[in-house]
Parts: sequence; structure tokens; C-alpha cells
Amino acid sequence: VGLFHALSDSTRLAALEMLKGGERCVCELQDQLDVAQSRLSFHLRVLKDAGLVDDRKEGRWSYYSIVPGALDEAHDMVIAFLPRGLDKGRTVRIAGSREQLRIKSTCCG
Amino acid sequence: VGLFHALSDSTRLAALEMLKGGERCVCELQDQLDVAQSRLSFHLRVLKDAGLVDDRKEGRWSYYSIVPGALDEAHDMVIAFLPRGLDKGRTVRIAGSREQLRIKSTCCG
DNA sequence: GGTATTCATCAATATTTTTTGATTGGAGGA
DNA sequence: TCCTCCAATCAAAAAATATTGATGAATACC
Repeated sequence: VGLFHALSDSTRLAALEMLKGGERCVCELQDQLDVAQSRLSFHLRVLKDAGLVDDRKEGRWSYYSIVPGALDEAHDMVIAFLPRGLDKGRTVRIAGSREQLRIKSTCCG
Repeated sequence: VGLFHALSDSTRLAALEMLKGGERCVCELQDQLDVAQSRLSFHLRVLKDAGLVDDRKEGRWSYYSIVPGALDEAHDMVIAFLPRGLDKGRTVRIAGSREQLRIKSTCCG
């Protein structure tokens, strides 16, 4: 949930998009994304709390980069959500037909 | 963004989890997820608006199921966010060393 | 020292999202 | 027809999130 939430904002996605190319300084992200400094800092923190990015300070600058493998979990979940065929014991669509055969006549107990 | 937002809620993920096994009736989701009817209806609508699920009415019942391929886009994005190596023209970590060679001495213009 | 730059954090506000309870509509059964 | 059940929708309240502007810490340069 946290992972997907971190990905559910356009500013954050744009930042990740930039970070795809490698490490970036905050000020560079700020320039390209055209957001207020405080706002960017907030969004970078959300990404960091979600474990998606990491930062490194060097002198006055902070550099952010994508944590390798951080999206593996999200990836696995997305893969898992591909439907795997029908449930038995509910309704069954007869192959080649438009009819429905009701197996149980009530839905819930 | 919309896709990820739809995935960023535990009730919605739990519903999708159930739908992985195939089509489900709303009342069945409601039973298992233990949520108020109106709340479930709201979350199913979010999933539907995101194009993740589809519904089908049959008599008094509504059945929801995962839209095949709806998560392909999310999948592609997640894949795309795997970091692809370093940016040239910024800093470069010398292999096997802990030193940083600064290529440019300022970060932003 | 003094000043400028970079960036995180805070408090206040604004906005969005979620939950709740009530209502409504459609389908079916008696 | 009347009543019940399933589920969507609405309006209002509540909760969570995001944005803004200000402040402060750290660093670098003069």
C-alpha cells in the first residue's frame, strides 16, 4: 500500500522519471520539475520513507537516487494481480454460449 | 498516477486480492472484507474508474472481476523505473575506490 | 566575521479523500 | 401489489494529505 501510495503522485513520478537516469541533486530536480523547494522536499521525503529513493549529502548538495530493487515488491504484486482463471462453485459461462449456468441459487448465505 | 492511486488503499488491494481468483459478487466481497456496504461500493467504484475492474449485473447481484491487461501499464512503469546506470556529466564513483571525482563544480546553474 | 546557497522542517492553511448514514432504484418473491 | 434484498448514490462529517511561507541548520565563499 505504502509503495503504491508513493507512486500515486505526478510530482513524485516525475522525480523518479528523472532519477531513472541516475543520481540527481535536489536543486536540479527543482529546476526541471518547476516546484517550490519545500514541496519537492516533502515529496522526496515521501519517496524516501517508502524506500524508493536514497539520499546522499555532499557539501551543500543532496543527491537522490533510486534504491535498486525497491520496486521489486510492487512488481511482484502487479504480476500477481493478473487474473488466474475462474472461480469454481459460482457461475460458469458455458463455452461458446451466451448462457449462464447458475450453480448456487443464492449469492451470500 | 490514477492507476497507482487506485492501488494505494488496503481495502482496494484486498478486493483485488479476492478478485484474483475470479469474479465475485459484491455481497461476497462485503462479507469477507468486513466493510460497510457503502464503503465497499465506493472503493469498487474507484477501482472501476481506474479501469482495473469491471462489473456485470445479474438479477439482484453485481459481479466484479479484474479487467485482463489493466495492470500492464503499471507493470511497464514499474519495470521502467529500474535504474539504468549513472548519469554522465555529474559525479562518477571510481570503480573499487571510495573517492568521488567531481566533473562539474557547481550543481545548478 | 559576514553573506549567500542548499535544503529540511515546522505550523497554518487548503485541498482531497474517505467514511458514515440515509435514501433510492431495480429485481424478485409472496 | 407489497415487501425484502442487493447495491449505487448522495450529502455531510471526518480524516488524511498536500501546499505554502517562514525559519533554521549546515556548508561554502569572500
